[in-house]
Amino acid sequence: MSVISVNKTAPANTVVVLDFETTGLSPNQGDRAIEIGAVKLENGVVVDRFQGLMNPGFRVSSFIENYTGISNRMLVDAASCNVVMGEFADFIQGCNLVAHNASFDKRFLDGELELIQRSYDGDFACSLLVSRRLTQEASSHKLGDLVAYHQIENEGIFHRALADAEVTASLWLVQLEALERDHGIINPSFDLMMKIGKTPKGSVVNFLKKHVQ
DNA sequence: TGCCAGGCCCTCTTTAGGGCCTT
Repeated sequence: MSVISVNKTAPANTVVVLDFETTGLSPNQGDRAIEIGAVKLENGVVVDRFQGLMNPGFRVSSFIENYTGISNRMLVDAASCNVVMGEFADFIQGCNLVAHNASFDKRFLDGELELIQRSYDGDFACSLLVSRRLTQEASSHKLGDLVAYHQIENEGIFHRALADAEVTASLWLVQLEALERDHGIINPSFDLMMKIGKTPKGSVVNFLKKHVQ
């Protein structure tokens, strides 16, 4: 296991940007997490990271090996999902959460934590939903395409949990900056970002005008 | 045997269908 960090108590304004690599698309169909990566942001600054491979208890498909670069050999000696997710549950306590297409990561987070009878107390926001509203001119809202669109610095690694969490965190900060620069909303709150993600695309401009300070 | 994710969003919609996005 290569868990980088398990941090202390987080301030209330701390956000954890996370990404799962998994054996497939649906925990309801028996899929499990095989890697979790996360970046902890405090006032827009990375203050901590978490990364861990985890053994799902069965062999992953060749598609997943090729897609993620995570091989069955790499997972043989990894800690179990229960151990890694227990430490990750400690890592996210007191934090709000962000992911790209959060409904996917939330399903796996909820599923894995339920198996070890753990929970979390933050809300979950989605950088994909925010992107569809703030960057409507973008032809694609895939994470890799948005990294290119916004010219976000990256190391050319995709479909690994920590690398994807890092660029998602950068995307999140780009979106916060865009609200300040383009819409005059100073220091946008996490709650506002969640509301933007739920606002109908056609009315998001009027919604933002109401929040100009 | 046949099926096989699920939420969001758009449109030729709402008693539906299909594309996008995540692995």
